[in-house]
Amino acid sequence: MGNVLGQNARPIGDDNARGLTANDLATFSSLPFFCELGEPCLRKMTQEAKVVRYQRGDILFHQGEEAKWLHILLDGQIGLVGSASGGDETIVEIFKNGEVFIAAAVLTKKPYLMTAKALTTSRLLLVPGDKLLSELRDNSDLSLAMIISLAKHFRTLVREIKDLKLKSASQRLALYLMGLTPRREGSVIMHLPHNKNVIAGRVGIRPETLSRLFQTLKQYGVVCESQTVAITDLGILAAFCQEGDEIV
Amino acid sequence: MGNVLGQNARPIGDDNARGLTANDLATFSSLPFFCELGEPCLRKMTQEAKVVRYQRGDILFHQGEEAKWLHILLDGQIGLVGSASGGDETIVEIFKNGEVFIAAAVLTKKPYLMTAKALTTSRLLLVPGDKLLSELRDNSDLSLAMIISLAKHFRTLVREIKDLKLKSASQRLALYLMGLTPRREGSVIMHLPHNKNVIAGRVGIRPETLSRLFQTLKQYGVVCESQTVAITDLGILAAFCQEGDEIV
DNA sequence: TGTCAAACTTGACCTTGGTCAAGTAAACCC
DNA sequence: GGGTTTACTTGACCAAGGTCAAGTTTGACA
Repeated sequence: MGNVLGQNARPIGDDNARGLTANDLATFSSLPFFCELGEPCLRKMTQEAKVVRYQRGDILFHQGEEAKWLHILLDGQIGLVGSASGGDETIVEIFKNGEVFIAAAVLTKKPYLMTAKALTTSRLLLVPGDKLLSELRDNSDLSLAMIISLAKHFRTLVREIKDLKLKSASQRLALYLMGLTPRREGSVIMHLPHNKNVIAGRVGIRPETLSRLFQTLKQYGVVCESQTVAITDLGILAAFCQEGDEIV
Repeated sequence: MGNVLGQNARPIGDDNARGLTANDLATFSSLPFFCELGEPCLRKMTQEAKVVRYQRGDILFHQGEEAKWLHILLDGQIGLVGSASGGDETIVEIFKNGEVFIAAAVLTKKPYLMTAKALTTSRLLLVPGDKLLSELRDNSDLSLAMIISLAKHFRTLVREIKDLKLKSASQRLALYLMGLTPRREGSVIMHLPHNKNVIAGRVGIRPETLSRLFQTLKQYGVVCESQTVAITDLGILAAFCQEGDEIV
């Protein structure tokens, strides 16, 4: 019965929401998703948008609530947590700066399938869902950007499903570690961006198992000391977790 | 080391491909995805499309190949199979009549993440990927239909990930069975649409485990005799597998 | 109708990862 | 600096599901 959410859910009031500063607008319009779009489109989208802040542990929204806002993460880390009725929880995805999320819920006007939780202090831009939908109708550039973005994201979920069904917990942990660096050979020392409860949730195991798996991975050159991981040979680890099985 | 694919992969030549008959065109234009679109759009999409047939066991394409055709299943059953280097395989999705698949690979112009296999004799319509992309640029109705379709499909994958991480194998089997009927109460007798190796792959377990789980599910009123399943009380089964956990 | 192959089941055993409980280490806070 | 909380680790045990091997049943086909 892992509890990833914690208790300190503080729903924010509108006093937390503010109009966009020039700085926010600059950040926003330079994001991968939006940087290709024209000025008028950006202006319309941000017209009724708001910036909100959350503290670590805050809940942005709960599974089952109606999806009204497209979320754009300006700063921080957000985890999407799936919960079962027994109280069990798992982290389905973790987002970082510049990522757009829960588009699918907004587009289908369906309830959120997951609860969003701030893993660190975070700043988000919220764009009203109906604004997005009407803009999609008018702007084919935006539509195409949305299609490509959804399709890419879709493929990461397919990879996730394959990993869950075909790989062992230690292989998934290794994949998580490989995901922290773009490098694929030689050695590397990294700071873990999440605490170990979060990592366990992301990988789909219990924290106790995570501890033990880090012991196991020592034989593949992985050394973990508190928040720091050293990998002596990325090639060896890649071979162990069979990254790139999609090309088999 | 389950082998879901089997050996009899018979790549089809172009002799299997034919132009569309009037009948095919009618079928095609009545599909949920396309029925809202205008006549000119349909004509352009089908201009260079072709109809292909496969026998049970045939491979449509392999994981890793470049995605060139949007696949529309006119008739039959297709399974998307993910493989790992050890030879392990799992069925990520199963499609039936009228469903459109591997759009994400076509849209991103990336290699297929899965191998497609005909689970029964099947007929498909293949639309060239570049035709689809150019049509998306021109036609905002098509774009919107694609966005909604991708978003819906996206949400089924999210549910799948949640189920894999939060539910037991027997709950997933129960969910699979519940997925075979729209009914949610009373009793029902159904014909299993797939053989048990396929079901095991879909649920993410071994065939041996499937046999045993059917024994387990007897206590929830599930009786399986060869290809037929009887469920005495769908409500009980739904409670067991906690369908609708997304609303927790 | 007999034969062969494929599909499915069953049993014995093993491995992976979960559970529960206790303990240590680090962070936070007056 | 002492006390509390939170994060993490370790150990002993357990259960779910996988593996291997041996059946049985089914179905296709000669």
